[in-house]
Amino acid sequence: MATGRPTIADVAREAGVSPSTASVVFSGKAPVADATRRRVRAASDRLGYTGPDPRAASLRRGRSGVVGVVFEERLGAAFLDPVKTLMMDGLAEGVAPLGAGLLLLRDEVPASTSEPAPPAEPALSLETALVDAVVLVGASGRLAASLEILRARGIPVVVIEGDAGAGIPRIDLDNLDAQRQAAEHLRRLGHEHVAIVTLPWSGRRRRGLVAASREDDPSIDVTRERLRGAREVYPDATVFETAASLIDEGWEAGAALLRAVNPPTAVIAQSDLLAAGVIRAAEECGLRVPQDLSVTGFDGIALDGFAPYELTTLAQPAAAKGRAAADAVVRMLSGEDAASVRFSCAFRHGNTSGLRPRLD
Amino acid sequence: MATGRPTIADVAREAGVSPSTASVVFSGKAPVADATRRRVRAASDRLGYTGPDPRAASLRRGRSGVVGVVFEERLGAAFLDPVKTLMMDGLAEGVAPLGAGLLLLRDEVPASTSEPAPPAEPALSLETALVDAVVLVGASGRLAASLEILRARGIPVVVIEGDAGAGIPRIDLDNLDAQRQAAEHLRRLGHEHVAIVTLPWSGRRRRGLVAASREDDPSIDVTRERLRGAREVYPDATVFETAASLIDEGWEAGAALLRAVNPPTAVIAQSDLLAAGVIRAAEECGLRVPQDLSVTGFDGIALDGFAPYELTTLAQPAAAKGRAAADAVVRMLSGEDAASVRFSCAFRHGNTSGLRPRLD
DNA sequence: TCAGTCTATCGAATCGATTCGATTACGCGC
DNA sequence: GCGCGTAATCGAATCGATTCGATAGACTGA
Repeated sequence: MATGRPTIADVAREAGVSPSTASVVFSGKAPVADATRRRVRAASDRLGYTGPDPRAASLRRGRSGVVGVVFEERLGAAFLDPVKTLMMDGLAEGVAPLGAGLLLLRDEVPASTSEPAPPAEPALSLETALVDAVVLVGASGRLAASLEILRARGIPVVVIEGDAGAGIPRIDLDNLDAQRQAAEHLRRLGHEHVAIVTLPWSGRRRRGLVAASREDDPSIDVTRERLRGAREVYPDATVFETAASLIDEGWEAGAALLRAVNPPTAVIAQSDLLAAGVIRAAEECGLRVPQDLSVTGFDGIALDGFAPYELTTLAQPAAAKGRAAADAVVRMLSGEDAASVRFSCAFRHGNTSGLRPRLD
Repeated sequence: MATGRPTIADVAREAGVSPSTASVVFSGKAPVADATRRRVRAASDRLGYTGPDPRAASLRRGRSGVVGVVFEERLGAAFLDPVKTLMMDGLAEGVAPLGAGLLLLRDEVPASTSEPAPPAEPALSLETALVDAVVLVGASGRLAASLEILRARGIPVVVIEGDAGAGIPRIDLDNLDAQRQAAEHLRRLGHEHVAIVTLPWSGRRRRGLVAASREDDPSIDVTRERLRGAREVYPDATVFETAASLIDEGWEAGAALLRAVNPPTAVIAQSDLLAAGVIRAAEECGLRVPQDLSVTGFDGIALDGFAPYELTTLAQPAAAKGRAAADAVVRMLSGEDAASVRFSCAFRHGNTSGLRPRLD
């Protein structure tokens, strides 16, 4: 063939063997005589053959060695979250034995009617992506639609932090119990007036106090469960919703809560980043932590640049979650069915929570 | 066919058209009569056909719609770096018009001889990954080897922050000039005794003062260029090497430098995170920034939780770098050749640098 | 009305490797 | 010397879609 790269057939011809034998030399799926192996190797060197074309191989094999990871946010936003980052790490490690790579996908909202024809190229999405399995992360709004697409395509799915319905393995945390533990910890320390700083309630992110009259629950699972856990101990706590898990958001929340007429003596933050922000805000108000204000976080991440504080928090096994998801994927791909896994958070008593300050 | 999912041939038969016509209905590459389109659509609905199998399509097309992104570190470590995160964002956006996804790859060190046979499955690596193009990020040690593999496979490559040799588009910054600007800024403010806190010098990360006698240059490009830029103004500055771009690392460096017998009046940090750490260390030593100590950073990222400081820094267009890499990929895939791009950093005067304190 | 466009559709070749059942060759025991 | 088991190799079918040149109608204008 005049054009293009050599194919395995070229190599086979050059080596004087059949294509099947040449193929076997590369895949190692059957015994090959040493001499033959060497002949094929030599031929492929001579021709500059760099191994089987993954496209063709994956067509024939029916496997591509790629696991899709779907985020509901912009990729950049997803990686701002240390928990997700750790989880990705676990995921990457977990799929390694499978020889798979991770394909980052964003859960696009389908093109609106205003734009009829997408670009020239068909967009790579859940519908078309070349993946053996998919992990949905922090799924919420579009979850159902995504699942439907994947179910139709017959692609195995694992969901992290979200309810996917029966038959789909999910990996999550004992969010409610864990958060209740933190609240009970504060109650034991004597705190009565406690505020809760929550993660976003829904995709439509906003910031501010949640009116006591508001009866609806957060539509994001994590937020809802942690809120419930805290409310089991402090049903009447003031609740402040943030727009993202960021130190700055925690700062805003802290500033608002601590400047109120009757500031809380303790704050339950739904993430470590939020807690860090609350603590910074407290410092700026002249409050000492934990003497004047107790703060609990959630996640147990390594907070860069936060010494000497060590958050009282709930350490979640973020990397293990990723690993578990990967394991589930591996199992599903080998035909077994995978069970859901619920991880527990470990309560960690740091130096940001203490006895309720004496009332003056 | 008794088994498996329906193919486009099944759909065509069901609709009473030829496979080619059915294919065209899905790809839209040729005009199709409305009635025919509807017939095919109906047939595929009836059969539960979910669109062309990406494996087969990519074999025939010779394109997979996947762009590989190679990091030299663990994935988790890579995403700890806000600059890389932003860059990924730009990259993701930039390849979108191409309809491509990003496949995360780690630049593995080849298996040592100790472990002869990898797992049953062949590992997905640069050698075998199904990608149309690859972006190498922050490449260093294994760069040459990776390039060789990709060159042999005939896969287009773009390198971000690293020298790939002739013919390979690279995306980088005017690191040297930019860092010199910061140094000149400090010189104008009257600073004479300045310390430099650098990023890691090589893959083998260590932390500590760099002996004045040490003559070798950092092997990591970014570190080397920024160091040179600073030294053009302050050839004799004390140099402290860190093990990673982290606030805590900056803190270590700051603590060491500021407790020395003759502490500097200004610190040039090679990243914003390092600068933030230095500032925290200064605070703990009872120094005010910028009255007692000036600190400059590099990157211009939004430092979460760092108010009220605004770093004096060099803002680099991180997302634009990613976009540029993506554009280069797009161009190369359409046969044109892509030029290298060098971005400029914008000097930003924040509130962390000021006049040299009066000597007492 | 007929040559001369367009359009929509069809057939058949092709992308490159894998796989499995069949075949050859060889060594060995009886 | 014959049959048989084993190991290595071969052939041919297959994976599922895409593409390009050919063709059959339908339509236009002279």
